[in-house]
This record gives sequence, C-alpha cells and structure tokens, in this order.
Amino acid sequence: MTQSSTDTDGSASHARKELIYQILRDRICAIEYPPGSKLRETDLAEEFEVSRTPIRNVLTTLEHDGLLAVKHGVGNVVSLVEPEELVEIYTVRMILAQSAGDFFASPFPEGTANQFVDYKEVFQALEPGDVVGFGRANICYYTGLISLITNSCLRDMMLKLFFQTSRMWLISLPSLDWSEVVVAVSDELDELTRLIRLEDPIGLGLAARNHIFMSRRRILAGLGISLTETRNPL
Amino acid sequence: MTQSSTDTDGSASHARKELIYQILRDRICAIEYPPGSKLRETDLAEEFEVSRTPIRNVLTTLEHDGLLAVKHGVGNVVSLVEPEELVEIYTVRMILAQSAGDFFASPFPEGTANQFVDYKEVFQALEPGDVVGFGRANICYYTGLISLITNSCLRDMMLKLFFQTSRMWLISLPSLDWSEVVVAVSDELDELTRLIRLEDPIGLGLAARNHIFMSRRRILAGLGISLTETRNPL
DNA sequence: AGTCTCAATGATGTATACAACTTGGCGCAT
DNA sequence: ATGCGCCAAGTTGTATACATCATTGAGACT
Repeated sequence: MTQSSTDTDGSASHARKELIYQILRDRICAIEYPPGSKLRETDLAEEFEVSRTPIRNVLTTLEHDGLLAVKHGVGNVVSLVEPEELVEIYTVRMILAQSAGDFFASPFPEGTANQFVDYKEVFQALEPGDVVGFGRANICYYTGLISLITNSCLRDMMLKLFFQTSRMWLISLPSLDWSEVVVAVSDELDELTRLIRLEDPIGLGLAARNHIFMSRRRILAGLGISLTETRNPL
Repeated sequence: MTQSSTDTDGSASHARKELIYQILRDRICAIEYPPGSKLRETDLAEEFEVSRTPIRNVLTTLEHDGLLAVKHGVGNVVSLVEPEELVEIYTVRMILAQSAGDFFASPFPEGTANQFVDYKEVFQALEPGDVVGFGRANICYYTGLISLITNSCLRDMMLKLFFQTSRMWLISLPSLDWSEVVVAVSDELDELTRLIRLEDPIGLGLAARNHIFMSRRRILAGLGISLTETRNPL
C-alpha cells in the first residue's frame, strides 16, 4: 500500500503526485528541510509547476505520515519527534526487524552483496559534516535493505517508521564524532554483506535489529546534548 | 500520529476532517460501504454540508490507508484485499500482538474487565446475519483492546492493520456459521477478561496473537468459498 | 446482424478567487 | 516607558468553475 503504488496506477496525475510525495519526503528525511522549516504551498506549486491543489494533496499525506504539522494560518512545518515517541518508534522497529528474517527473499537476488559494498563506499566518500549527504545515503541503504523483504505489509511498515525517525537521527549527528559514526556504519554494512553472502536471512534480521538498537543509543546520546543547545531548529 | 490526533489540534477544520475521516473509515470497515462501492464526492459533500475539497482531502487519506482506490474518471471505490496480501497483513498483526504484551498498561485501568464483559453482551445481542452490526461491535471491541497499549506507535500500527483487514473478515462472515462465530468471539472475550482480571499483560498479548491466528483461519475458509460465489460485490 | 466509431455523460483532477486564521508590529492611552 | 488593542500582511482552508479521463450507448457502415 501507500508508497508501493508504483505499479499500474494508470492515471498520470497519480504518478506525478507520487513523485512529488517521494521528493518532499526524502528532503524532509535528509533534513534538507530541517524540523521547524515551513513548506510554503505557493513556493512548492511554483517549483513543480502545478497549482496549490495537488501540492496540498501531497502535504496532507505527509502530515498523515507524521512528518509534517499543518497549521491553519501559520504554515506547514516539519515536525519534531519527541524523545519519548522516538524511543517508542525505535522499539517497534526493533520488534519488526527481529521478526523480519523469516520474510527475506532467499536466495538473495543476484548482486545484492555487491550493492551493499557500494553503499559502504558512498558513506566513506562523504565529506565530514555533510549531514544531508549522509541522510541521502542512509535512505538509499535502508530502502535497499528493506526491499529484500517479501512481505509487503511488513516492508511498508518498516519503511514508514524509518522515515519517521530519519530526520531526528540526522539532527543528532553533529553532536557525535563523524568518523566514529562512519566506521560504525561501515562495520554494519560489512556484517550485512557477510550475512547476505552466507545466505543467512534470519541472521540478517537479527543483525538489523541490533543495529537499530545501537542507532537508538547513539541518537539519544546525541539528542541529550543537542536538545538543550539547539532548541530552536529555525 | 495519524488517527491519534484527537489532541489539541487547535483549528476546527482539522477536527471536522478528522471526524469525517473516522466516520467514513468506520463505514468502510463495517462494510456499510462494501468493497466495490463507489463513494461519490458530491454525495458526501452534500451529506456533510461542505464542498468537495475537504471531502477529497479525507478520501486521499483513506486511499493512503489502503481502504480506497481513487480512479480518475471512474470513482472512489472501496478496495478489495487480495488473499495473498491478507495473509501478509495477518502475519504482521500476529507478530505485533505477540510482542504487545510488554506494552500493556499495568495495572489495567479500573473497569477494563467489565468493559470487555459489555462487549461480549453486545455481540450476543446481535441478530443473526447482522454483519454490519457485527462489524461495528468488532471495531468497538478491538479499539478498546488496542487502547490498552501504551506504546503509541505500536497502537497506531495495530489499529491501521486491523482496519485494513476488517472488511474482508466481514465479507467472509456469511459463509461461516453465525452462532459458531459468536461463540468463538464470546470465548475470546471471556479469555481476555480473565487475563485482565489476573493482571497478566503478557498473556493478554499472546492470547490476542492466538485469536488473530484463529481469525485468519476462519476468514480464509470463508473466502475460499465466497470468492468464487460472490465475485462481484456490487 | 455485427462491429466499429464517436459523442454524450458522469466521474475525478486542477486552477483560482475568496474566506478564515495567526502573527507581528504599530500606535495610542495610561 | 509600558501595556493594551487593533490593523495589516501572510499563510492555509474552502468553494467553484473548468479540464481531463473513462465508460457507455446509439448510430452508421459493412
């Protein structure tokens, strides 16, 4: 459902709205639009060369996904996820990842392992402090990993939760040691690559669960510092 | 997120849209609008005494939730869930229910057990064959059960998946033995009531998981028959 | 009789004017 | 100087006219 509607939509307008949706979602999740940003409908309408109507349609969906807060007379502001809710989301993500092993395609598609090696190289090629680049790379990596799941319901759910937490993870990044994080992600990808080569889907799910656990630790550590420093993201 | 936005929205328009959303969602999930039905925007606009614009807004959300298929030039038709996808959703629901025990409010709120006794009486008072009444009762029951979960992310997720499967479950009902189903649901509620009185949240989650498993069995049995008989739900 | 074409119909999609709302600043009274 | 109130600017929300699309039926041609 939802974002998996890349199949025969038929109508061209659906495809266009889906495209705009994905673009805006990725911008929010890579904090090109950081939390607190206002997405002005007229601006977006001008950029995508449509009227406000289809833009508003997309914004409604983004609000339903928990990425935006639409406020009458104020603006469409990228929302912040409270630490308490963040922990809840991470907890559910861990549950899902732990159970996802049973639903990975086995054997893995040809070239999957090499794909993950590529992801790693992208991360390592990033300029230190390029948070947006890190976010985009992270979206690619996670989307690729989740696409290996055959249960479409589980897949959509994990994607949605990933997108909800992504921007908060990126916000916490500047408070952490960049090279340390890159090393951690590289090790993560090494482990996943190994498990894929070993054709161990259950292990892959468990490893993903552990990485989410570690990620939660890091993000909370980062936010614990930054929440008092940069209270106003604007 | 999503349907949990009953808190301080501020704007009255948000509240109105939320209300319309819940009404239409419940109608779909209780098959007052059975799969294949067309929801004409002008009709709904007239009923709720607004223009098509806010109605379309709600319909977009319902489509995103996987309840509607909006087709340009055709109509907004209540979608059917393919058996394959249905199994996937039920599988995820079982995973979530099984893990939900850790997140039930403990101790349970005062009067929770009596509430479940009431649910049981509602089911038993239904006239045989009143599928819509069964659907509405089921929505109440399940909403009440899930509201005991403290993890809001998990709660929203389970609710969403429940709403996705509800109409298919009701469609399969006429192919099953009514009194047998009522007895099964009554036993279900008895067991949940007992576990609530025992203050056993973990057991409650596991029992819910088992009931979802049984429900999946019944619904597939029902659809196995009705899928060939009532192919055109219109 | 059968089939193809096309126009009429009715639905959703889009654009735009206007209404409702929030916020900030300016001015006035205290 | 300060606090209060009101107005203006800017934003989202709504209503409506029109565009676009899919279906269906009649009619003409074969």
